[in-house]
Amino acid sequence: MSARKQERQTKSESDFFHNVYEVVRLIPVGRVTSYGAIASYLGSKRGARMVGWALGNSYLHEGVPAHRVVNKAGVLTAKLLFETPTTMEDRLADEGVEVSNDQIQNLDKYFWDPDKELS
DNA sequence: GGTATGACTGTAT
DNA sequence: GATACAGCCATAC
Repeated sequence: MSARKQERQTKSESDFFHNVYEVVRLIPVGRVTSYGAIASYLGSKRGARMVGWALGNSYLHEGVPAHRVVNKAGVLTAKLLFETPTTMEDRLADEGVEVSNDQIQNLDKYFWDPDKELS
């Protein structure tokens, strides 16, 4: 229906950004998710790059635990964007997530799927 | 308005 | 099994 298109136009500001921040904030402590999971939840399965890109700007938005967002392999791809290369894994470790060599251990155990948790 | 880029993901070779 | 390429969506120049 055209209603959907109209709705999107109304929120054409950057609903994708806002949605990303909202979802990331909802990630429970000690849990992590992937860009693809968020993108899929937002309706763009292939929009994972946008999620990462959006989070790249999230450093301007406080309250957005970007350190809880990693790629599907559980690798801390964004650690280099933090204040220090160890900030990301240090924060995750502090939350109880096992991180080793820039990669989350037992990812399946800590993985948080917004599509399932927020359904 | 077209081109380039990006914290990704999946398929193909 | 690992590497290479393409796809996909949105923003910036």
